[in-house]
Amino acid sequence: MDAFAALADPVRRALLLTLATGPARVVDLAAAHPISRPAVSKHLRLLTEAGLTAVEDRGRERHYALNRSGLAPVSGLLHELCPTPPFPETALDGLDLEVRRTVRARPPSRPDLQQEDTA
Amino acid sequence: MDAFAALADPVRRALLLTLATGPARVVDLAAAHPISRPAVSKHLRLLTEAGLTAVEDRGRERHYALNRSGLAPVSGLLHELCPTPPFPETALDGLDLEVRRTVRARPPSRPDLQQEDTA
DNA sequence: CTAATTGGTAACCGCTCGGTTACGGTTTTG
DNA sequence: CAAAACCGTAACCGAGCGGTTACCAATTAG
Repeated sequence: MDAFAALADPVRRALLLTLATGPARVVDLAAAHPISRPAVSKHLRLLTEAGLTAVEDRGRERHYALNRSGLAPVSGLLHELCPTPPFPETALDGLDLEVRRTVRARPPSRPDLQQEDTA
Repeated sequence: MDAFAALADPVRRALLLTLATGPARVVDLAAAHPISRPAVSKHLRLLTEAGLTAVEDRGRERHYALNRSGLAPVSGLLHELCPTPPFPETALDGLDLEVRRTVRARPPSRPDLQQEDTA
């Protein structure tokens, strides 16, 4: 199964979004989603076959992790279908870029990421 | 059917790539792909329902066109799964960019696109 | 008017998908 | 060693997909 077919299922997309926050075990993924453990196992097999996840065996546990490089075909299709976004990827050829840092109040550094360590 | 499920089928992806070069009729699309005309018609119905194509009736002909805005959910998922590419979209904040054009041999303008007019 | 072109729909069929339950295998725990 | 935890696989099933052929409506061409 390719990456496109793998992304067609909403459960698999949800699994990938969960894995985007870090690796997880099958049991944890099954607890976080409304399907049985064998169903999760089958989805993970397909996702791995599609190159979207990677596995690491740790004793009796099995850790699945998101493999972002598997999304390349999807990104590729998007670029084929939208060939003229802001710049065509080579718009900076023939330019010399000179970058100077300016001191400025930094926007508060994205506090909306991870760190729920208060729990 | 949503955009993800619509993109899961390779025939539909091929149809979209064809439509990326401009609108087309059902007959033309069926001639350009190895399936029957009713099959193309059904695919186009799904693609339109998914928001990936748009229709325009012109007498007895029906012109289908690519609707790039329907790809937004796909692009959105990619950004959710890859939250930190080269730059996080705000990496240029607080910088001053100074751009100077330099004269340089331009790479030969991508001759590997279309134009098979020799046939 | 008649014929041809264009395109949607209905009916049907084979196959795969996504889910479940049941079972076995391996590794850790007590 | 025995029990529990973790995980994969097999068998099964209902539903939907993707394809075909056959048919009909609408519009254009002669």
